[in-house]
Amino acid sequence: MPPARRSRTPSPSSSSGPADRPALHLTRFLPYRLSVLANTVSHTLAKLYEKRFGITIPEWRIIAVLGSGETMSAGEIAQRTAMDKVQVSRAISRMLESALILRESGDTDRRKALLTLTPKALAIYAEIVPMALTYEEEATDALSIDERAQLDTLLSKLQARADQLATRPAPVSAQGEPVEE
Amino acid sequence: MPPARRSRTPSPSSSSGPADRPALHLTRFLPYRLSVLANTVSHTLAKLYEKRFGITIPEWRIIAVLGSGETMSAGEIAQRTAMDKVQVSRAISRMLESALILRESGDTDRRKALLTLTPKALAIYAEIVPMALTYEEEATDALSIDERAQLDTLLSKLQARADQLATRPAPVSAQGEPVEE
DNA sequence: CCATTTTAGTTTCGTTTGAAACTGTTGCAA
DNA sequence: TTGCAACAGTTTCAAACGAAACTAAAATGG
Repeated sequence: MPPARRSRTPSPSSSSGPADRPALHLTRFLPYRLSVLANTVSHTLAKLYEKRFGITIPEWRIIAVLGSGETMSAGEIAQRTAMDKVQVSRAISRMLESALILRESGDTDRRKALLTLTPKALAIYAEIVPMALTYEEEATDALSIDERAQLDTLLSKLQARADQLATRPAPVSAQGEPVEE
Repeated sequence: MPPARRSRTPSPSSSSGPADRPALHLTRFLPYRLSVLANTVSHTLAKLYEKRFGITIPEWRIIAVLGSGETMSAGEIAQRTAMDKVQVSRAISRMLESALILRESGDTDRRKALLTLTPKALAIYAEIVPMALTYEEEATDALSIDERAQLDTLLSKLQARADQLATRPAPVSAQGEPVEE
């Protein structure tokens, strides 16, 4: 079926009569599509990780960055996993309880705790990585080589732009008085 | 810089020595990238909607599907917005309180309530749609026409595949005993 | 040095979430 | 009809979340 291009650029300068309102179809709205897709994927993986290993997505991410055997601080984990420090802190305390992670105070700076995976967690890593890569492979197996490269490029560009838009002070369009009743 | 292709297909049949473990870099892992991107975008839009109109993303979605003036039931809204019925129910009760939506019991089936936007919500719709489209335009303004078409195609293919993978009974790879310590 | 600010990480508090249980309604079938 | 399954939507409950407050340690600097 044809792509059904919707009318964009709602001619903001011309007077907006009641009939020429721009329409928006949620199913073609990029933020919606991204949200639904990411949700579907995350939910599937979360169930997989939970059923097989009893871990959550935040815990999986921590295992993923520490899986090579590296040691790092909670702050560094937060950076590398794009989680905030509260999320990381909570995930770490869960992992301490389930003996997935080891924490020892740093010598030079006692604020930073050095975190390392336990052998138990490394065993999970060894098993979960192929599983994760298999899922990724299956999710993209309908894509050609070219399309995979395009996807990579597009995600990078979109993320870069989204980061810009996220941090600017004055957001979208003029913001006047709140909506009149 | 070069794309730094990671090694996939970890030769599952050969014995996995300690050194030839497959590596996984979170920043190149598709589910992670999708999650972070969707999060960035949603968070930005959520702040925008909240600041300007005092509504949440679920409320925005409901406004989006009812914005043309249509009337539909909660269940139908749930389908069209990809939200579950609990989320929809809660969003609707918020919107009833803030007089954004009108609910009347159906005549033929008193289980289904017919929902319509109030003029107040329609006013928000008229203002929020251009804002949303502007954001979308800005998010993609670094993409060529070709790339936008690619994005459309890729998202559709990925969503279709993700839906398949989400609903199958036996997930990824053989699942044996829990991880040995 | 001592006082102040910054940094690392945790805790708290109120809100949001999702799954499951529940209520009320309709359709179906003996 | 009555009894039961299916359906629409709400409520409940426990877990997860985010922002802000907090604790402790290090860096700054007068």
